[in-house]
Amino acid sequence: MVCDYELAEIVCQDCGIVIRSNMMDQGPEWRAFDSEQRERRARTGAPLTYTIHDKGLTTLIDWHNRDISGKGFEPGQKAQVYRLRKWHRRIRIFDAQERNLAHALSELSKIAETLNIPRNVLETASMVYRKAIKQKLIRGRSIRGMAAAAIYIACRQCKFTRTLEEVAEASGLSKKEVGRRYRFLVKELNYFIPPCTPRQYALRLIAQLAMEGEAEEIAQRILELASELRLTSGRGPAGVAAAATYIASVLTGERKTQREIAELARVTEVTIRNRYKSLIEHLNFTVYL
DNA sequence: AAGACGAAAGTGGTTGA
DNA sequence: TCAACAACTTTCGTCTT
Repeated sequence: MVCDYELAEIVCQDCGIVIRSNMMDQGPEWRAFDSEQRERRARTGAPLTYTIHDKGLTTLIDWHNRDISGKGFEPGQKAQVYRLRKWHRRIRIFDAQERNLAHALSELSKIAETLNIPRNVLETASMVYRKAIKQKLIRGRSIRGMAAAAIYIACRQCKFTRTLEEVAEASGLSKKEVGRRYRFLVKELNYFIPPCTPRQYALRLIAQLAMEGEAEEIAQRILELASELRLTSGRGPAGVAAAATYIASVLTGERKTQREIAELARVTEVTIRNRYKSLIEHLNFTVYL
């Protein structure tokens, strides 16, 4: 029995049967490497009451250099009020960022929950978001959009297969919007995101279809050969993976319909057909029989 | 009757002038 | 900014199991 953290599944290594899927990572929630991190994490834990910030009781130190009776300040007081104002301003910015972060963390965990994303990926997403806040990339953009993008980045970095479409759906945003935010963040934060491989998609598909271990092997082999023959470049990885999975299902005898696979892979049957046509054209399947 | 096939037109995003 | 373009989708009629 093996625990696959990428797919969040427990799989029997002999027969490939999925014993438990969509499980949660039960590892420690937060890790803190120094006191500063511990402090920050402690403050951001637990149920977030981001809707209650200051309840409208914000204090303002206005810019008139006058006291309550309208008289001007003594020189010493003037300097003091200036300092007060300065610090007040700083604290307010800090507040705003904290509030944004709190809101964002709640969005992040909401999205993560509907996508069954394990803790470590969620943690990565939070780190991405913090970085974005620090670099002032959030201001003027929607928190939810940026949160969705952070989630997607984290998924890609952790090799946890979730499509852009799924992330968009879970966040209630359009694919286009999440994609735009995603590209923006990747560019601004100088991330390198390795492209998604058909292999990752295929692994997930086979797990979702609860197929035998043999099918997984065959699909992997097909994709290996396909990439050697350059049949994968320029093609959508999901389509290639779906085709390989379909072929594997036919070869192992536990046949799945194109529609079934197409639905899970989020491509059409036609795409599966087109891909697998070019696959069987170039590959010699006697190897497996 | 369901699944598979494939032609043809349509779609949305990228690229390059 | 616009048109060409490639990958993919939609639609639909036909063939196969």
